[in-house]
Amino acid sequence: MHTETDIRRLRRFNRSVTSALGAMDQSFLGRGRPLGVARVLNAIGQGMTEVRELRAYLGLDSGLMSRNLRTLEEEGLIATTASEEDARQRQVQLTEAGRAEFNAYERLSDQHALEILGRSRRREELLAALDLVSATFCATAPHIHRADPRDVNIAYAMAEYTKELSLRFGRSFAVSQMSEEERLDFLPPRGIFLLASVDGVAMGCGALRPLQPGTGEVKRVWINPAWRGRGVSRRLMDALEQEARGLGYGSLRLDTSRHLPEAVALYHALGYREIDRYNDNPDADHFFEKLL
Amino acid sequence: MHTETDIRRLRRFNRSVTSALGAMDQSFLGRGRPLGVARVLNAIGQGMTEVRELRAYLGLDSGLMSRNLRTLEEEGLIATTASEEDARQRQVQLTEAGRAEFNAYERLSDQHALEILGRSRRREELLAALDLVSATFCATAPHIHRADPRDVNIAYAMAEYTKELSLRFGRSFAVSQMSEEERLDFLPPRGIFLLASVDGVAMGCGALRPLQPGTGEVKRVWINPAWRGRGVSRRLMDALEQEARGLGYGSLRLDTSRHLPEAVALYHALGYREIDRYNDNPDADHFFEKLL
DNA sequence: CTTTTTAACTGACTTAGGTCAGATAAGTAC
DNA sequence: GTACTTATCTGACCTAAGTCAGTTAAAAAG
Repeated sequence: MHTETDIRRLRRFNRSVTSALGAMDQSFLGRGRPLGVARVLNAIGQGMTEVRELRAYLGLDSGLMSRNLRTLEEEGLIATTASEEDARQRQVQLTEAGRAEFNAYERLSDQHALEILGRSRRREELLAALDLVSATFCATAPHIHRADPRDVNIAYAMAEYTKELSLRFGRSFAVSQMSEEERLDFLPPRGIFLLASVDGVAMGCGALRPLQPGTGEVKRVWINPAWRGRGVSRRLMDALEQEARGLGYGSLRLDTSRHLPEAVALYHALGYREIDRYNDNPDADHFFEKLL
Repeated sequence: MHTETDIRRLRRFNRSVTSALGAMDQSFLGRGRPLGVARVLNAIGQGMTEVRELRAYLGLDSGLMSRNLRTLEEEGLIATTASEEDARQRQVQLTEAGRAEFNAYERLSDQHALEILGRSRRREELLAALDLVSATFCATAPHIHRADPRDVNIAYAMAEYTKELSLRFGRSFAVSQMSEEERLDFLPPRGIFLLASVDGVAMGCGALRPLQPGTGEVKRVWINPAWRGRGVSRRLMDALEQEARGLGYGSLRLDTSRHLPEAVALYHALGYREIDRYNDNPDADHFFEKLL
């Protein structure tokens, strides 16, 4: 092995990224507010409302937290109120001015991010690399939640999904626009579309639609390559089965392909049993069923 | 396109990496020295000797720089002397104690890096991703320099090289141990081994060895995938040709394969002309020559 | 030799960021 | 109701980091 070289590669990464992202933090200073205060404003903008939650997230001393909140309050960016259940705890909200200020910070960050992306001539590759590094460093598990089939995050996931199918099958798959009828198939009470996301970015999805009375079909299961091997697909499938029961399905079917061996292995591992072909999908050559 | 999502992917990367690498900077605090002073010590340990050079690199005010140097001097970690050419300028060196302290910091960083690497179950992929991100963020061009064929950096480059050949040819190539005679072929006055490196990590290499009287052969040209498309191979080949002239060669030959189309294109672009097979390498199917 | 420029240094000052010991007020246990 | 606990706040204090004006001594220009 070349452990010594590997260490140097990681440390070089550290150096280059620290200086590049340091510039990103500098942009926070562009609005004449100290970093600490800006970070608090940002956390509130993310949707955190309780002071204790903010303190835990930012790792701040209660005194310092208090002072930062006072600063923002004096600037008219936030408003604090006592919690209804426990009047000792305080709730924080952005005022209108605070929302505007938060949005200004968001635009600064987006602009900086866009500039970095523009610097790369190999954007797809770079993004995949960023995802893999994020996934390695990220401790929190992805959050699985329902979404409307027309959500932009689903559009993104589907684009990645078809990109991967094209790669695996060695021929081009098109991203099909979803018709209104199809969309209804993926919404309760007929079906469901689930997203797995981390920090608001979709890194996996899976859907359910009606096949026959009492039987649902699992469709569009995809996990971002960077996140594979962490049990996300298993959690996603569990969630889909849970939803299927809630929708009144007694069994689930699905088709897949020998070009997706991990999928075939996954369904076997999850207790799906191979059955005969149940549709005329020319790309499918494995068919599964599971009784719920 | 999914620019919005792409921005969120980069920003998520930023967040996860900042917290992970923040811990790395924390480890600098483990030796009870403020970050600023530790950074100065580190820069000196890297080999910087002139105060102005240090200031430019660290972006410090001259007053602050001076104070940090005084702190390190009082701790007995560095010694300053007036420059011989210009007594206003000062030169800085580590004392023995300073060297020991610097090494202690290096060990801390290495340890932290190793811990991060150990966290990943897909180390090869992770390292490739780290390289690509570094390459995107890094502004400085790689440094091309001579190296002994037995240098560990060359061993690493050769391992990556054969790994890539195996991938491209679809069969396994072995990393061959270099014999003493082979090694001499790659050292002046018979040949040369060049490394292209960034921050001390090899990201490309190329070599020259004698073929016939007056004719040298170009061998082992490899560029880390993360760095391709930035003109490194062109610079490397230029450097090799320069060296070849210095060694008295009038022409260069090389062989390559249709499995390495970028290489074939590169040699065409650099003015090499296709010739008949000049050796019995079963893996080669393209043969080139250039008169210097 | 005098004047100007330059590299590094020194002292005075500012700000960000953080710690810590109470104070205050609301909730909980008895 | 009293005693204890908890969440937040306030004031006093500290350190790291950086700015700035001016000093010192060497080098360069005249």
